[in-house]
Amino acid sequence: MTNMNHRSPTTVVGPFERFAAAILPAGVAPNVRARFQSLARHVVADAGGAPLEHQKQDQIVFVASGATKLVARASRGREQIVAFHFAGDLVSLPARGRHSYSLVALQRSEFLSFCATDFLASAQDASGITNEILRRSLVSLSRCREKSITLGRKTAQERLASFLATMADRIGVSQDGGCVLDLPMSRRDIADSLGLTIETVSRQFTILRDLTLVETSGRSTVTLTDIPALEDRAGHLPVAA
Amino acid sequence: MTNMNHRSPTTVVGPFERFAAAILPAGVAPNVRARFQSLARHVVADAGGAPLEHQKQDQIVFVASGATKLVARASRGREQIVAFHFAGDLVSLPARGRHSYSLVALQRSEFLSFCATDFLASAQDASGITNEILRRSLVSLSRCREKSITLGRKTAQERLASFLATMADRIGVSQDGGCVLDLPMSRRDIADSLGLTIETVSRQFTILRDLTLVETSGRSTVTLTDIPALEDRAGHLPVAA
DNA sequence: GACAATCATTGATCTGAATCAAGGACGAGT
DNA sequence: ACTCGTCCTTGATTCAGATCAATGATTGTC
Repeated sequence: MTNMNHRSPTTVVGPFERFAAAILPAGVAPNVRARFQSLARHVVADAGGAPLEHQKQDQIVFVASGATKLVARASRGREQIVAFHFAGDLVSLPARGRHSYSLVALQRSEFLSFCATDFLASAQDASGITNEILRRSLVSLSRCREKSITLGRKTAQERLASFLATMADRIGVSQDGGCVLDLPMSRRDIADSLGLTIETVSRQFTILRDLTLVETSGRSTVTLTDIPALEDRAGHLPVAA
Repeated sequence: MTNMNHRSPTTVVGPFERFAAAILPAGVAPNVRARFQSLARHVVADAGGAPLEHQKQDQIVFVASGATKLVARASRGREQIVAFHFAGDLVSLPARGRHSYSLVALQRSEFLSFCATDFLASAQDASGITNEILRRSLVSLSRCREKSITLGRKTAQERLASFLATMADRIGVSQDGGCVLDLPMSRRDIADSLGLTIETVSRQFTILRDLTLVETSGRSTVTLTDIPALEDRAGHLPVAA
């Protein structure tokens, strides 16, 4: 259960330490910290691994490292990616209801999984933690609403432009005027997230490339050369008030 | 600001009392209760009224009575209804970002609106309130994810079936084997919620009627005669484990 | 450094829902 | 009960993106 002796140089700081730094308030009581540590289930998954299927109970999952997709399955094998999450994010993984959810690693990732009920009970008397979870949940809700708008009312091109603009915010690296993205997800993942097919995603990439709004190199590197123009194509509202 | 002297018999209990009963823990300190009361902005709107446009700050809105749609606007005047909310629900109304949101009454409704920052600050030291808000936010997130699946991967017929099944859960009244819905929203609202056009929604209603899964009478009353069959058409997973 | 396997791109065709265009039904107000 | 305005339904046509079908690029492996 303890996670101190990893071989990878990226894990000199243990997952729980990263969790504590991100979520627990600075001066949290040692016994509270210990309680969370005892509740945490440490899970490691390689790319494509689905370590966290829908459980019987709601889970709260901290992404200590890596990147993941939250996948929902409807009938007839259709998949919809509901959200992407990256290192430092907290994911609410619901128990199976009308659809079935699983958290799938896009690359080698480490997770800390908590039973939601236990987690919230422990958070209750540790002032500030519930607030932080709520704050993050509202961010997730906000992102999910943006996704609903995208899926409900946007064209294929607007969807891809939205996706790239959003990813630029979340994992983009500024580089001489542009923004470089190293996307951990495949075209299929992008398609499953945008409610499109891989072919359509590919065609829209071609169009954006022809418009010189993006450049691609290899499968995963995308450079956004003109983010304002991209936002415009995304059907977003102009920044002005 | 006070709301004790209403003429309507449905408002003998004031909106704040309903808010307190729904959200505040039973034994909440009087000064905390008073603090929330002073933060609350009481708003009444008739059908179609949009009393709560996106503000400069995030709002938390309690629906004391009535029914509402949370509408997002993208460019070119397209509208997507992000969620419906009914009496007793709590809605998070984000400040304008990439899209602009407003809460629109579907029928005469009463709201209590709070600035999110103030609200959460006041909730922080009143144990239990933040937890309740979080619990409700996670329900909203879960609903929004279900909507994403619907919008991303379902056919028109599955969307309408999903919508009706969901509404049955939320506002349906059981009646000799079936379930009666008195829908406060128009076909246009349903279309804007499902990412379809009114014509398509109407055609799908006709198909479900022909299959004798639903009956309609007037514009707003819908009777669901076979919910399991409807769930099946909705592309939902079978209930079995 | 060639190979294989997967992933991405491009093209041709098809289709579900949008759009365009009338009618018909409900319900509020007189 | 009648009327008007709005909302809903139905039909004909169009179109964006899905599907079907190949070809080309990338990356991990031996």
